[in-house]
Amino acid sequence: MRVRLRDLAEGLGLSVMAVSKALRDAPDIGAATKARVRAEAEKRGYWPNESARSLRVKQSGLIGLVLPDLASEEGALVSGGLTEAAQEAGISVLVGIARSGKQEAEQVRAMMGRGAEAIFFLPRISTEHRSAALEVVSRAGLPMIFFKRYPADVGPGSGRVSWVVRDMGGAANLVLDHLSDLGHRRVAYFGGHSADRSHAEHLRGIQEGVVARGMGRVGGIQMVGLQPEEGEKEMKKILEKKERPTAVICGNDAVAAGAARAILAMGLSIPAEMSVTGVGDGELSHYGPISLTTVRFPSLGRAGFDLWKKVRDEGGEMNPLIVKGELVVRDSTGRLKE
Amino acid sequence: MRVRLRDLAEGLGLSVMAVSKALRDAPDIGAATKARVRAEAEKRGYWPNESARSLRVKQSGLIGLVLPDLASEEGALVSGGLTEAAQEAGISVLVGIARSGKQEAEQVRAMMGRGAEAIFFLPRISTEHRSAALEVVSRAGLPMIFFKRYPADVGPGSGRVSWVVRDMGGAANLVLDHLSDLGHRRVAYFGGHSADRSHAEHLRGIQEGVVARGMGRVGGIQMVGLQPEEGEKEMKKILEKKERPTAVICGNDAVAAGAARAILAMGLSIPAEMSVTGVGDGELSHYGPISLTTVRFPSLGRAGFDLWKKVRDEGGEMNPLIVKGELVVRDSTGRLKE
DNA sequence: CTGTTAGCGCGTTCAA
DNA sequence: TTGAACGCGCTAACAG
Repeated sequence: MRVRLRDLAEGLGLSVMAVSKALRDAPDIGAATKARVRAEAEKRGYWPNESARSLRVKQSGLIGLVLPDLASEEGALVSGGLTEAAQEAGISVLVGIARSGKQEAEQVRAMMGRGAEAIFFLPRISTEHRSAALEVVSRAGLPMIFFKRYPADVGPGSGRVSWVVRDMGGAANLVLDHLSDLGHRRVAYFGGHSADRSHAEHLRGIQEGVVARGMGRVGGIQMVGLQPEEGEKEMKKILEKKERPTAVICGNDAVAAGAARAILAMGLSIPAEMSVTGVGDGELSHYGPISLTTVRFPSLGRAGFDLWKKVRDEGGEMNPLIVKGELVVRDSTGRLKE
Repeated sequence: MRVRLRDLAEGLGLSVMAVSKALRDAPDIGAATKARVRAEAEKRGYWPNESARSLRVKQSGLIGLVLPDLASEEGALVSGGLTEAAQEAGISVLVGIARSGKQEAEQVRAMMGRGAEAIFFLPRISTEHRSAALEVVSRAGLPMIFFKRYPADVGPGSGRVSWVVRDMGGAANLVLDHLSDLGHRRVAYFGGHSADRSHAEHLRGIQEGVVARGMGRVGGIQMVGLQPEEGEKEMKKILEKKERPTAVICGNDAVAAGAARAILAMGLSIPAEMSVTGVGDGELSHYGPISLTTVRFPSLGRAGFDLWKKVRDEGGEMNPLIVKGELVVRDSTGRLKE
């Protein structure tokens, strides 16, 4: 069924080697021969067997991506950019979904078995201090790039281990500057679980930023899932209290959408009576309950791929990357109505 | 760096074959030997080279998934379920993103090169009558499973080509029954482009269903992208007309979210003055401008994988699958205020 | 129960 | 400019 180099060679009365070289455009094959070989390959529908090839050249042109969920916006933030960047470089991507440390290790092992040259990893949110996947990969000496979060047991400058995270401290400042300019003084904070370093960083940025700007106290709540439902629930609680904030800063768009829904359901108007901000610039920030002021980040996936590709081609070490975001102002923030 | 069977064998004073068999739990190796081999493999961090293995056994345990976009909800509908189902069966998934017919063919070729045993394909919306990807794959005799849409040039019962689509005609009836029960008579329709068969089917279901139920005329608009922006724009136009519908049936949740935003922005209330329905049950249907009545479908990805797996293991032909949806009633539909 | 032989499809090396 | 021998890591088939 499948045509091999040998089949082409026999059909053409050439050696396997000549055909192989012709197809790879080697310098030591005549133009006429090359043309003949090409035509035959095209005609018979030949395509090379990459398993055999990578067995020989010890490069698979394959990378692995492990994430907790493909359907989530978080996963999309990484997978789309990574896959596109890889394709452009002629590299194929294996995906694996892992919802536990055990599955993470299993997926990574399967990918290594298939010859993955690097593992890209968006870990699930977890309070575990060591990652079985990391252990498996680093033991094999493969490069590993973490997205968004990374476990406690990666040393700084491990060389073959790196990460691409968002500058959430910077995001906090962008939002605080904006709200402060609009005259807000009392803000509430709905953030992610502190086991996620980037959210811990976000919280720190908010706390320090609020103090630095002489804004009022912050009521802070840390959520594990960062789902809209949680934002909605917590917002309701806050709205029942007598002293309300004038703005709610959220750790992602989903929570912001949930909070916005609760505010609107209460009959309050946004932003005249309450401002809301998110992080992410995803679909929910455009078409949620209200068009959200948020912080947009470029694709982490592409950045991570470039990081690795450069080192693969040119050598050197992979330096961790902290990607900066930019403020996107939409309808959910404004000056308080007098 | 990487440990081979041979390294284990030398370390243990066994033959390569004995080690290979032991690790595969072959019946003709002693329990004691197996234990020794396992321990050594574990200790030295052995994992098999799948390239070499698949070269030999002529099965790669690899499938390919090509889709227009990983970030979209549509892609997620397929990729998550497919990947999870594959993993459970010990099969790895290659993903490729393709935004043109040329890229589709390229991706498919790359996957075949890596030994993909089947190609799963979510085609982009296109009016082309033939698919280069389909041609490449069927020429190679590989199984190909289309999701949601399939090109005009797949013959019925091609055996090695199949598809998993949503029963959009049924979805139309579910929604119409619901709206009809609520007393709606004048409905508008915002659907997908008719080049997408499932949306053509949806439109047909709506048109016939409206007639069958003695409901009023339908103002229908077909959109290519089915993006929220389009729903919002079209809804605004409709709201400017003197004779308004009392309900808007949308081809997906995104358009419904856009339409809902336009309605609310106009100061109308949902559902007291206008009902809206979507299809999809995605994030936007929960946390869009309003919680949407929609039609939920089970994961097409998983269904498609099972379709292929059964045939791979047991032989036979792959029959196309039409997956039924179920109505999910939320806050966007109701009786008209008198 | 364990080992030997052979070869999957390709590319590196070196000779013609 | 072309080709022959060899081996990548693994396993099917067969001996011992």
